Amino acid sequence: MLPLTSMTGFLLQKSGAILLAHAERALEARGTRVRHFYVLAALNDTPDLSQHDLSQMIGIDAGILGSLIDEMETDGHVERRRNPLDKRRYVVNITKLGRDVLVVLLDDMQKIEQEFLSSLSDSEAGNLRKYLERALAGRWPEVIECGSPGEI
Amino acid sequence: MLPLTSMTGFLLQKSGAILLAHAERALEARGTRVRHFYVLAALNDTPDLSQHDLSQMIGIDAGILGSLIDEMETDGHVERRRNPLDKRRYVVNITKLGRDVLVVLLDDMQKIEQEFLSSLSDSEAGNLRKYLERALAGRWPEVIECGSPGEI
DNA sequence: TATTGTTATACTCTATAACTATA
DNA sequence: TATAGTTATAGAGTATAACAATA
Repeated sequence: MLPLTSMTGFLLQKSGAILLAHAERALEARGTRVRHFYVLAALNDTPDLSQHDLSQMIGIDAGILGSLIDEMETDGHVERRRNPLDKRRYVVNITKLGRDVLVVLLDDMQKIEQEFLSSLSDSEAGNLRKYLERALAGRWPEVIECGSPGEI
Repeated sequence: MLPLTSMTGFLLQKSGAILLAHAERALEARGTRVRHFYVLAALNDTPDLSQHDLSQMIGIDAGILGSLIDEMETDGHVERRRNPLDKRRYVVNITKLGRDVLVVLLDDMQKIEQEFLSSLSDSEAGNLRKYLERALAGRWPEVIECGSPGEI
């Protein structure tokens, strides 16, 4: 029997947990957490997200995301207004200041990632990314209904 | 900039979390959790572990592991006695019944893993495992001092 | 003085459900 | 009736520190 420490599932889970712990430790020095980075990066990729779609995209509970966005709005990193086409929804966007912060956090995150993968060649790291993308396809991120009434 | 959902770190963290969630859901039907599987698998690979070394090997807090081992000893899946060479330490081992349980849980876990990786070929899944092993080398599991007084 | 293991406590996190407003 | 978002709360999970026994 393959030892536990060679089972792909165990390796995947521990890799993810260790990488996250490294990232949290690095971002702690900036007074932020990985979830702030996820929000900024998602909003930078996809404008005009509702909180609901954002919470599904990055996998954070809608309740937690609510207070997170409150905080980030106070800091001026994101802005939100009501969606005129569906007044239940917000339209959340990253601000100029948020983009500046994102540049710094992205640099931190990429350094952490590169350090973690430093024993792999560039092509191997590329393969790893492709494998994970394929394994996750259809499972993540949860489908955002782009034709939903939330679209502006 | 690479979208968040294509960053290897994000993919790794989400893959690990999703796979763990799948596994927890599958094992829930048997009244166990992934941590029980980890303990049984580690003890099956490595006899005569102390609780301290075991907690480092599978990455569970020593306090949590204590009550976990209590429970598993009551169920007859593990047994422990004091290490005669260092009476502070336990010597924990898997029992015959524990091995029977492990066979069942391992089958569950492998099915979950195969399903999760079903979009990869066998050689790709093998590559993925090798990449993760290399990325984790030296980071996990934490070194067990095999020459320590805990050895029998 | 340091380490193993146990226990208790406090803190964090998450999940749930209730609620308002809107569709 | 269903959905977006907010809020409060309970439960689970985790980390910490104190302690006893042993080295």
